[in-house]
Amino acid sequence: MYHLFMTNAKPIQLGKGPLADNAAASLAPMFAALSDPTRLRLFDLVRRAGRDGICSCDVTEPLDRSQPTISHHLKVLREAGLVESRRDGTWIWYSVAPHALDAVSQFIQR
Amino acid sequence: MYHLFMTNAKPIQLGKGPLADNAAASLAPMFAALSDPTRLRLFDLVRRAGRDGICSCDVTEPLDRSQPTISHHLKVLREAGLVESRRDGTWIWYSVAPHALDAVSQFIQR
DNA sequence: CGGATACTTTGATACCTGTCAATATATCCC
DNA sequence: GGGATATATTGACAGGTATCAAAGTATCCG
Repeated sequence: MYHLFMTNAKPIQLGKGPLADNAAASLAPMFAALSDPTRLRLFDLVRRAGRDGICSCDVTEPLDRSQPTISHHLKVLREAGLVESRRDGTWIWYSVAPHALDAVSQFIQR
Repeated sequence: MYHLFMTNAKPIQLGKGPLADNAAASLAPMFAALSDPTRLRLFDLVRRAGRDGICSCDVTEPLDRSQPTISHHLKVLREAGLVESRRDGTWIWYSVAPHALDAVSQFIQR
């Protein structure tokens, strides 16, 4: 029995039967968060940054997107539960949320 | 070194460095194909059907969607390289494409 | 041929999304 | 307080999408 952690939501259980409606509704936003090329690369950069994380200003240049666009994508990743943020003065450090991809991984390898 | 197979495209190689632009562009449509709840459940049903596959008419009822909508979703899954189809008279059988999720899986577990 | 069945395509509608410029907010430091 | 820096939000725009009904295509069978 697996658990699916969503932001501000109870864990959804993935049983053995066909994928339930609510499980699909919880999983889909995670896939959606990774369904944009820019956001995929952004997530990859965050993941590479490890525990410390990375700050928004470090990625606008390599991803060739405006600051508001990066901010938007980080928000999508955060609301999907894939990354988390920590303020440090004027900077905000983003890092991969613990067990972020567990649910996705478990669905993939059913 | 991993390979990413796209429909009608050369395999893209996922190296060790930051996710390249073309790799992201190849991966994103796979995530996009799984980013809709109905399509996630549809893919799950196809996967459960195993080698023989499943026919479109078998899923309209459990997914509670019209037949054209199911047809549309199957097309999206097929064009993402996740499922393949085989005609048998008036029926068309859908099954999971071999190594369909390999690229996604490898990205997830980098 | 012609009816029946399975599926696809088209057209319409309502909604969502990636992007940027402009503006707003938050924090630090002097 | 006020300037500087980092990030977020707003507004606008072009394009994409999930859905259905209606119409079109393909295949079988008599």
